[in-house]
Amino acid sequence: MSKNNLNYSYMDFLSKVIVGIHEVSTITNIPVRKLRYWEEKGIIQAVDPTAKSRQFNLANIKKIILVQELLDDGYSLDGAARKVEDRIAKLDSLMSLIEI
DNA sequence: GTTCTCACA
DNA sequence: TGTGAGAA
Repeated sequence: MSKNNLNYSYMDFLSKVIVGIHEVSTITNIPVRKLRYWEEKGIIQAVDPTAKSRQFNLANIKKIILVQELLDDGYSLDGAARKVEDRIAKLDSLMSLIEI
């Protein structure tokens, strides 16, 4: 097992803290309508797609904030999404290697 | 309150 | 790429 307790808790935290779409919109300053559009495009995933209203976890909120910054810098939506996926994958990979 | 869908820029 | 609006 390469993950230590601290890193497991961090990933656990990111995936288990769930927030309603309206609160996500308020926090990120991104319209609900746009969040639903991104979900439709597969950039972000609702916790339970079959639920009556959408909820997102903190990992998704990180994505949302990063994607929006890249869009502001002129990236296409797909380009921004790829870059964010890449960064998160690399960071998570590094986190799993760190020994405290 | 939220979602869907269609139209539109 | 993102929004408006009506219906549900």
